[in-house]
Amino acid sequence: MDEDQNLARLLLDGFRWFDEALLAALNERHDTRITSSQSLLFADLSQHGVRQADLARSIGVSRQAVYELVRGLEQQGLVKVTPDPTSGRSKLVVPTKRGVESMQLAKEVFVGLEAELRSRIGDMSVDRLRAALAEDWGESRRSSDPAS
Amino acid sequence: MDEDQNLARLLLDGFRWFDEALLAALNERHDTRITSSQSLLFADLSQHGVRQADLARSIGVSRQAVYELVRGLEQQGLVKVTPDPTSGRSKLVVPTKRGVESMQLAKEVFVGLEAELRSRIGDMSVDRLRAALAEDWGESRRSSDPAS
DNA sequence: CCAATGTCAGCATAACTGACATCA
DNA sequence: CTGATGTCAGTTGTGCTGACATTG
Repeated sequence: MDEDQNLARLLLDGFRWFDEALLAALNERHDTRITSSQSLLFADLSQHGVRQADLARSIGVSRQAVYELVRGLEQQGLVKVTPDPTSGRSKLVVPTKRGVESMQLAKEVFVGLEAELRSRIGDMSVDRLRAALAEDWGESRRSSDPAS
Repeated sequence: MDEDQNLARLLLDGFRWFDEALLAALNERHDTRITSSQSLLFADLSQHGVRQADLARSIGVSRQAVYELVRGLEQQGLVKVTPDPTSGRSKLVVPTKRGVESMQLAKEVFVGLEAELRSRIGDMSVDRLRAALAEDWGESRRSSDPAS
């Protein structure tokens, strides 16, 4: 269709295709109020617990931003924050039973969406899409981010 | 790299790869303060002028959101808003001379980035990436409704 | 002392809904 | 009258920097 569109726009549209459906399914079928940013966090949770600072690095935002996102998930009873037994200054973000259910649902939705996409544009296109995205693109131009 | 990542996350990372470099180049080399959202708008401008409502539909946000984005671009002297001669209730968003320069720079940056990506992951991968994204994915909603 | 972590306050940005006057 | 458009007000979400106490 839009062959003259720039790649950035195409990539964003692709992301939205997944994101909108995921949030709709999650919030309708599991009666939550997860936002787009929270769902990003969600994908990196583990039943063993993850530190907020690690989550921040993993999704590429500040510790302070993660703090807010976690707070929102906690208020919905999807995660709980517990002290890290191995380090007094850290805390672990652990999904609750309800949180694990949401994570499971999210996984199912992703599988379903990818299957739907395969039926639309073909197995080969999806495989190639994933392959290209999974490669190492390197840094796009940045002068080594001064983050952290 | 992350082959077990879900497609949504991969697509988002790909978008960010382009977006961060574009904004950096634009704002450093043309001394502007364009934000990520504004740059999206930017891609759909035309020297002939475009209605705000059309821009809203084209980038997928509300008219009110576009109104704010345009306002920001106007304050930077990158666009001007003029009455639509063919319709009294509409206005046209037209890039200024300086705006056209930015648009040109943005285009060059995109070309450069895509070329850089080609040198990293190969021509074939980029072609396939673009091909898969340019296809018609259809609507993502309605993933096997659970009865309801 | 130094570095990492979580927390809080303040600020900027983005996008939404609702409402409304104007005009085709 | 109906519907599209731009505008304004209010609200929510997101993420940033700066600052700070706690802890390793």
